[in-house]
Amino acid sequence: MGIRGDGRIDVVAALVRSAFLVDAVYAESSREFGITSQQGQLLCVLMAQPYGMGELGAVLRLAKSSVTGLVDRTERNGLVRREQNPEDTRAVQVSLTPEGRTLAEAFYAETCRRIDLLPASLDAAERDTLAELLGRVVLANEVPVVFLERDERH
Amino acid sequence: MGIRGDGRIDVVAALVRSAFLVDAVYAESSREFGITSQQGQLLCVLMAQPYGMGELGAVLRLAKSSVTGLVDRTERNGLVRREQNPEDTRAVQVSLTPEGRTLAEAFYAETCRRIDLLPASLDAAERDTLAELLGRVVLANEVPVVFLERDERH
DNA sequence: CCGAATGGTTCGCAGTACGAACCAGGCTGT
DNA sequence: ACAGCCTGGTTCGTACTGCGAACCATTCGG
Repeated sequence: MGIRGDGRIDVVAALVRSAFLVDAVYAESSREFGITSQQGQLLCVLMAQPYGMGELGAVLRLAKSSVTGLVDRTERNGLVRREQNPEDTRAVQVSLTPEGRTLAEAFYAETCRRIDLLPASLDAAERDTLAELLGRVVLANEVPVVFLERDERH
Repeated sequence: MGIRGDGRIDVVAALVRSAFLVDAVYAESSREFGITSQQGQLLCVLMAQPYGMGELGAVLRLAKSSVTGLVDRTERNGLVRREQNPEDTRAVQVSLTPEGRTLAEAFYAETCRRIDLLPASLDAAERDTLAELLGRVVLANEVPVVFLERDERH
């Protein structure tokens, strides 16, 4: 842990600030697609597969009443749909509508493009190293699949 | 850019997921201190120095009416104070109250402690590498000082 | 000294997030 | 069979967030 005397940023501040950066990109990208960050996040999660309300709460780390509201608003925008789960009458499956999938793909692609610009000052090897180290961090901390890798879609 | 076929996470997804992780830590830490993430962020920014409302908007990337509201609520909680700027009657300087500083120090310390735990699976050299690479990313993207380094306080 | 720019506030609105209370459908033990 | 529990979701009330438009006062430039 400890204080670094070498004039370089410490790992904690670097993590917090890069998170701030990513959030800003996410927010700006969402805005340009006419949705909120949260709705954008929901669309990205649903790109992989449909989820029940409870599962969505676990993935997005939201209380269940929050999920109800988010899905309500996104459904009202025509991007998402609640379907009956035939196995369990009370349960619901939330999935993308066709328009939702189209928007999700576009939003995801554009957001990826912009996030990818952030480490533009690193060379290929450094980017690989960053990806590997950060990848291990998120793996060790069991981050839910809130954002797909490029080969995880569909 | 391109798809990675080697089974490891790509840099974009790693950045987004680590941001999600940091946000979650920030939110949980704030909650335990009885404040919101945004108010926690405000306190952390003000730990370094007082700011005018406009400056706060630039640092936090908020519209000015949003800053007014945030400072209102935080002031109502007794953590922050508006002071007249003697040089310019219309301008205002927002600074921490004594209680605000106490809370900010504690919140900052605890949040640092938790963020620091995130890369626990990396060894010292790897953490240094991660800090250096991420540090260059945030530097190149001109992130405002939303979170101090350990030796930047006061 | 007038007009423009600057620094902030107010207002109205939509969205976010939570907990508590609630409800219906499923599950279990007897 | 059915009483009681658990689970999956919704509703409701509340506080906070974030924005743009309109506004107001002060300062600055010509």
